[in-house]
Amino acid sequence: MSWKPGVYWQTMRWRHENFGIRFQKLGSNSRPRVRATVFAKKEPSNSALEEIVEELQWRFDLNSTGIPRFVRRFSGDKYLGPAIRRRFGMRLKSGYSLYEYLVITVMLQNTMVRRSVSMLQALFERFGQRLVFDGQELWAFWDRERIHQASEEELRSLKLGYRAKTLKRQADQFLEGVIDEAELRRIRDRSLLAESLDGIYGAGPQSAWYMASEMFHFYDALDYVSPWEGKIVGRVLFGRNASVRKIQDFLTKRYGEFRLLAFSYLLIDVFWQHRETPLRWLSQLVRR
DNA sequence: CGGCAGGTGCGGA
DNA sequence: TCCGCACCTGCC
Repeated sequence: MSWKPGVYWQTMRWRHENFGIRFQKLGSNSRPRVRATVFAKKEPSNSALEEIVEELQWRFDLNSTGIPRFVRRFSGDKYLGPAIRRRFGMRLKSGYSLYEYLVITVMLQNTMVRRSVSMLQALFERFGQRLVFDGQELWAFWDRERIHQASEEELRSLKLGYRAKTLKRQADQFLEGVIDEAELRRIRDRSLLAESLDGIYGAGPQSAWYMASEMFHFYDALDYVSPWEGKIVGRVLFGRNASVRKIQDFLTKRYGEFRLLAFSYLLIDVFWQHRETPLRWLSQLVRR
């Protein structure tokens, strides 16, 4: 994906075909609108187009009332107000499918950003496709079948290490129907969902809870907080280190059904502030 | 060099 | 249920 203020691009692999997607910000904060443009090699049918739009609406959570209610209720809040104003309309999302999200997740595990990037790059060069559209050049994902057919040895030659096995097992689980994204979307109980996601080979508690919020839009999925995130949010809320438990209790009491969203807004907002003007305390907590 | 990395699976207590 | 350990690879 790529991005500049007011515009966002990404690729989309949908039913074995590649598409380019552009989102543009329209309207105002009181009447926000997004325009989506779909780029394709040959003109898609109306029904295909409808499917793609519907899928994007789900992925970016554009139809639910969750974010608007959150924004309305807490824009005057002492802790969240500034974050909500600075990141107006921001949502937790994954522009990619569950399968694609898992690929990224596995490449991020137990290593540093630099290596994750090089592993993903190698995978895209071997299995993906470079799409040129709207002045952008972006990689599109591959179909799970490609990984199923590849040998573990071939994947290891891309320097994935033990992740090669995970990648293959996940592709197989999708093909066997053990992992079914549509079915998972129908689960309305967040603990049940997290349990199912945790059952995916290569996904543990950390990934499961990330997915519950980013992919499935559970804005109360604050059951698991990693230590490094806890340190940062503790600092933002209380000006000092606080236990994960204390942070969870505080956010639950204050923000209820939106506790995870509150947590994420605070965390993401501080990272963007840091990007604009580096914060020394955050640099000390963050690795590269 | 050896330890370690925004994690997870596995085996054993 | 809760620990401790191994895991590919490349960086520090």
